[in-house]
Amino acid sequence: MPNSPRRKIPEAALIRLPMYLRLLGEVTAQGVTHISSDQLAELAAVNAAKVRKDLSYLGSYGVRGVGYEVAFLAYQIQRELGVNHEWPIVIVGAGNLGQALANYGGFVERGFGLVGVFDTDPSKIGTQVGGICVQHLDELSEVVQTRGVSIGVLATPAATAQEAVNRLVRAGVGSILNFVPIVLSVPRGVHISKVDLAGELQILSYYEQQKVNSLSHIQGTTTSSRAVSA
Amino acid sequence: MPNSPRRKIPEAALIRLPMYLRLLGEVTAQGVTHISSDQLAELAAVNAAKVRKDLSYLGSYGVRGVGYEVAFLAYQIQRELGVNHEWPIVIVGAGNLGQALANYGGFVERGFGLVGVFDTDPSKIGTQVGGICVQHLDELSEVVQTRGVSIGVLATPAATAQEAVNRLVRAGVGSILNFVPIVLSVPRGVHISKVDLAGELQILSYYEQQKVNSLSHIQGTTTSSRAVSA
DNA sequence: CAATGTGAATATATTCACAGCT
DNA sequence: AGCTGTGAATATATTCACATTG
Repeated sequence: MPNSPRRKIPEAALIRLPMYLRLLGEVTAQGVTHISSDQLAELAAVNAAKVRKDLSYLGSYGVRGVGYEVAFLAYQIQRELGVNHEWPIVIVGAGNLGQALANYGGFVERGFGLVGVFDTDPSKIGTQVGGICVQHLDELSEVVQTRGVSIGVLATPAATAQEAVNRLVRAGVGSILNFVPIVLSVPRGVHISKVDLAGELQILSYYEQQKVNSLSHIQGTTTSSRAVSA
Repeated sequence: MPNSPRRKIPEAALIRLPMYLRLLGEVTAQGVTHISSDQLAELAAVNAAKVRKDLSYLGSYGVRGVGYEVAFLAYQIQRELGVNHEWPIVIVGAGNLGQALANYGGFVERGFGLVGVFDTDPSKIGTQVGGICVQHLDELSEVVQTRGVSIGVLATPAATAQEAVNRLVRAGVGSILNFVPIVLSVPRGVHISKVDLAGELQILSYYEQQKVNSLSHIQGTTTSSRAVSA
């Protein structure tokens, strides 16, 4: 076991690994075989020291005075992320967002094969979504077991999300990508990563609001609301 | 100007405000009028001190010994986030993801009205997506100006994403929600928030991989790859 | 007296700066 | 000479713990 990872990668660093991996893929396509932390930092729009520190959690895979071998580094990141294994996924919830995600090519493109789409609405069951026949949620467990699914994508209405999570967990799914903007409870050991689409917009709204505020400050107008209507 | 905010809210706290706001809405619907940091922390699944610290950046809106008045606190968060103003949005890219986002009810539900969907593909232009007629990207500037759009959602293919960003910025958009997994360059002052859907899965893949590794450790098997095929 | 608001303590993340290799 | 890897320094975030207050 020559260089197994030093154990846990800090969350902040982990989040950047997929970006580095993608960038390495891009430069490979351009024929680049070696890259320095400065160059990778430029592409990633981050500090070079951060790149080196992040990569150091994987091991010492660079060469002093030279940089990193792109293919080798990419392999090490893949190995650490576990994406050189297959991770079939299921989507629970075949509404607008669920269908969208099923049709979204980006998952398959980066190695996540969709093996099931589930809903409880009889009018949805049997329809084709993303090349997959929508099945009743009761079939979830069967598919998760037989296909060895450990990651589920949650895109149900808010009201049924917790029940869907319970079923995913009971079926054996160990990680969930949650698009439903509610706080879900999961047993210890189950990872749940949340994407709140409207929440992201609200954060952007804050930044835009700040700009408006600072402008009205300069102009000496009050901050009381006038701009409520479009 | 009685209690204008103390200036910039730390990023880490800002990210949680939309969650608090949503939770306050939920408890309001249940008839709750007052809430303590302990209770809100329970709902949000975070530490109570964190809730108080986060809320303290907005001002002192709690009452010692009592807690926070839900409606008043919600209003203050809304005001701080700027979501009591209208923020019409546009979507650039009417492919799978763009259509999905256009049809996704969650944006409108939380106050973000969709006023334009843009693409350059002639076969897409003129089709109805999310109740909106897809327009050519050349029309972007016109719509942004007349509708006062300051937030754009980016869902183009990777190859055309930077050009689309340039157009958004030139048209006057100040913040961008980016679903395209590439690093984009924007001028100073333009905010760009990134959602890398496949990247999220890769992070989950890491956690699942960790579980596999720790299991094989216990069983004394090597970590060398065998589980590559499904 | 119950719960806020906040300094102080701790933990985590980022950046600097340079010793150590190739 | 050039670039990594990393301790030390700094910055940011979280949590503790309690004085303060309605």
